[in-house]
Amino acid sequence: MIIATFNVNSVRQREAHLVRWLKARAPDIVCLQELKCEDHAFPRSEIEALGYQVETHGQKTFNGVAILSRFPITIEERGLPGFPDEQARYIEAVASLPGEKGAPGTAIRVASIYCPNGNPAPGPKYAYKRAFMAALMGHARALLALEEMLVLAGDYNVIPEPRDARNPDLWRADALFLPESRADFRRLLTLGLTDALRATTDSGGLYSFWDYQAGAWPRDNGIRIDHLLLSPQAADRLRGAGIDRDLRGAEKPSDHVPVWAELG
DNA sequence: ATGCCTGCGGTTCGCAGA
Repeated sequence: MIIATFNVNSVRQREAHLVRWLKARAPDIVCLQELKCEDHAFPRSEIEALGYQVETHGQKTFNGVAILSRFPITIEERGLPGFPDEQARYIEAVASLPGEKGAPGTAIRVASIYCPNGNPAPGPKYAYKRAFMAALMGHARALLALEEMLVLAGDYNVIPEPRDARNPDLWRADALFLPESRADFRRLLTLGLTDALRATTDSGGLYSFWDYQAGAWPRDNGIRIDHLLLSPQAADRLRGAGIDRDLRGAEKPSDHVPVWAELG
């Protein structure tokens, strides 16, 4: 099965891109971020027509997250537990996977996460980013104790390492690359989560975001900030991972592209 | 050193993003 994360930067503006990509990549579960619309405005029927159950946690103008699934899903959380927040940045579901040849089915828990940007740092926005990450770590610890297949996927707004940026020195003072931000992300890994892409390759030059400005895309001035973090039970089934960077070259693209992992 | 670009809301500009 393929599970993917995609920050669409307005699902209404990106509906055609999303449909085209869903048909081409054929992911089983998709985590979306930055819907930038309320639940009633989500292009639900178009996605359902492709065979997906659609669950949204939307908000007017900003933020908004969703989970699309070809398997039946039950929503566990809308909003990050222990972190009261007016901003729609977290949705969590459990998907029921069919068993093979009459064997009992299994389940996978999935969260779609839109971590705060945090700029400018320092300041209240950076404090909010740190608080969100702290709450996420607390919740991740509780979820890992369940010893389930678990995927925490989304836009983490963290560049984990220098090799995850074309020009790391340009990001030294940015909230996405400050040592404290990277430490927050590293603490998630220390809990026992695996960065799916990094489990499959040590290569640099693998980016998931290119700014709209200053010719970032043609210069390949990108950063890797969209991640799928796997519990040990999910990591054991990891068969591959990748980034669909071609979408960035489309007309009117999102500034992010989809990242995916295949679990056996 | 600053803005570049894009989306949104709601009006022709400000805010947010990263």
